[in-house]
Amino acid sequence: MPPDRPRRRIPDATVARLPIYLRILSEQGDEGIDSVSSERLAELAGVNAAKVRKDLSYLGSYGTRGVGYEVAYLVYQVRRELGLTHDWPVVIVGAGNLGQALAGYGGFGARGFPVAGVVDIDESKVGSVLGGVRVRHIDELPSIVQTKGVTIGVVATPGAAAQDAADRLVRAGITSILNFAPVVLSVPRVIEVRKVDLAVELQILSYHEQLRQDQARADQRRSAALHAVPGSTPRRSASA
Amino acid sequence: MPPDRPRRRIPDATVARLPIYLRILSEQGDEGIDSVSSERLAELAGVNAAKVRKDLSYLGSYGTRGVGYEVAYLVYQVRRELGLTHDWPVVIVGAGNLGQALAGYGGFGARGFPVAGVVDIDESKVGSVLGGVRVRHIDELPSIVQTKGVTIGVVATPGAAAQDAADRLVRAGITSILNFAPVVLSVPRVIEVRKVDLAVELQILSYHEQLRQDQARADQRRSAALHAVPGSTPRRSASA
DNA sequence: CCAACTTTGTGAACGCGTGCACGAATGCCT
DNA sequence: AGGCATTCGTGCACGCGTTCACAAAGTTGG
Repeated sequence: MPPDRPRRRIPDATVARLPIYLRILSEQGDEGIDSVSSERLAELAGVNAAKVRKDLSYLGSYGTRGVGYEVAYLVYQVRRELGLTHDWPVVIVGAGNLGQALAGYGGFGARGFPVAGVVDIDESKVGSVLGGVRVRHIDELPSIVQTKGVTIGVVATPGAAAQDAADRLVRAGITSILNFAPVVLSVPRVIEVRKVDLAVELQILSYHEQLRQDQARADQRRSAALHAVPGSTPRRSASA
Repeated sequence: MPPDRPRRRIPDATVARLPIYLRILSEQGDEGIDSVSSERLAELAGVNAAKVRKDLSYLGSYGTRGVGYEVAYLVYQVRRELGLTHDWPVVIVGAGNLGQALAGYGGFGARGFPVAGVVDIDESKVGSVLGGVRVRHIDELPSIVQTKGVTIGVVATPGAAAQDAADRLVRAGITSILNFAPVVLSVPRVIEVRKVDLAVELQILSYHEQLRQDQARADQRRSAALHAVPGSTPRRSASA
C-alpha cells in the first residue's frame, strides 16, 4: 500500500512554507529543470537548506542522495499533501472595494480556488457583475454553499460587519475562513481562520522604521560626543 | 528623564500583536471605557491573559495592580512604541488591479500611512488618477521618495516584475517593503520585508480542509468496521 | 569494482515563545 | 487603619521550531 495518507502530523511552520516550495518547484519545472537540490531550493526560497530537507522529510523520503529531488515528482507530492489535487471553491462575502478586487483578480481561480459566488448585504450592490460573477444577496449564502460544496469563505467586509459575516458563513456550513477585516473573529474552535491585515503589517514595518530612526539618532549622539573636546562631558540629564 | 526609548528589545511575536491591542484599545476608548484588565483585553484579542501582560510589560510598567490599564495612556504608549506618533508616507509600485484597490482604500491614509505616490512602468497607466493620486512613471520613484521622505514601499506588481520593483525601491532609498507579489524578494539584509500572499493563505486553508476530509473518511471507515459482524477482521493490507 | 564525491535524512542541542503560578502592589470596604 | 479582593509583573518550565553536524545512501569516474 503506497503511503497515501500523511504518516505524521506536519508542523504548522512547515505547512506555511510548503506553498512557497511548491511555487518555486513549479517555476523550475516550467524552465525545464527536472532535478533540484535542497541547497538550491533553499536559496530560491530564502531559507536554510537543512530546513528544506526537514520540511520535505515530513512528506516522506522523496529525495535521492547524491542527486537531489526530482522536480515533477516533488511537485506532485506537495500538491497532494496540500490538498491541491482538486479545486476548492470559495465564496466571498462583501462586494466593496476589496471584494471586487478579489473577485476580479484572476489568480484566484487559476490557482485552484474558483470563486463560487460573491454576496453582499447591500441590496444596491446585488445584481452587478464582478469578474464574471454576479453579486447575490447574502441570504443566498446557504444555498450557494450547499449547491457548490463550498468549504472556504472569504470575509471582505468592513470591520463592523465582519463578525456577522463570519457567523453567517459558519451557519452556512463553511469550515475555513480567510479574514481581511481588521477584526478578531469569534468562531467555533473547529473552524480554521487565517487573517490578512494590511494595517497590522504596516504598523510592524513602522515599528522597525522607528527603531531604525532611534538607532540613527543614538549613533549621531555617540558620534557627536566622540568629536567633542575630550574632557568636556556630553550633555546629559541631571536626574538620577 | 522619562523613559522615551525602549529599554529592551521587543520580541517579534509581541510586535506583531501590539497593533491588535492598539486597535482594541482604541475601540474601547471610543466606547467611553477608560480602564481595561489584561483578562478583558486578552478575551477581545483572542489570546492568553498572561501573554497580554508579558507583551505590555515590554513597554514598561503601565498597569495598576488591582485595577488594570488606563486605556488612553496605554494607547499613547503603544502608539509611541510602534512609531505611530507621526505619519509614514508610503509609495505604491504597480497600478494594476491590486495597486488601484490599495490606493483607493481610504484606510491607508486614515491609519497614518498616506499614499505619497503610485507609480507604474506601463506608460498607458501613467496619468490616470487613483484615490486622489495621479499615477506617475516608475522613473520618478527616486524623486518621490526623496521629496516626500518616503521610507516604506509597497510592491503591488505581477510576480514577474516584483524583483525589479524591489530593486528600484531599494535604490531609491526605501528601507521597508510590503510585498504583495507571489515572489521571494532578494534585498539587502538591512531592508525590512513583509509579505502578504493570498495564494499561500488559501493553500494553508486547503491543507486543513484536506486533513479534515481525510479525517472524516477515516472516521467513516472506523465506524463501518465497528458496525461489521464482530469477529470478522476489518479489511487490512497484507503487506508488512 | 572500488574510491572519492555529493546530497539526503535525522539525532541532538539550542533558542524563542507560551502559559502557569505566585509574589507584590493597589484599591475598596468596614 | 486593617483586612480582603483584585490584578499586575515575572520567574520558571515546557514545547515547538531552527540549525548544526554527521552517518547513510547514492552517483560518478577510473
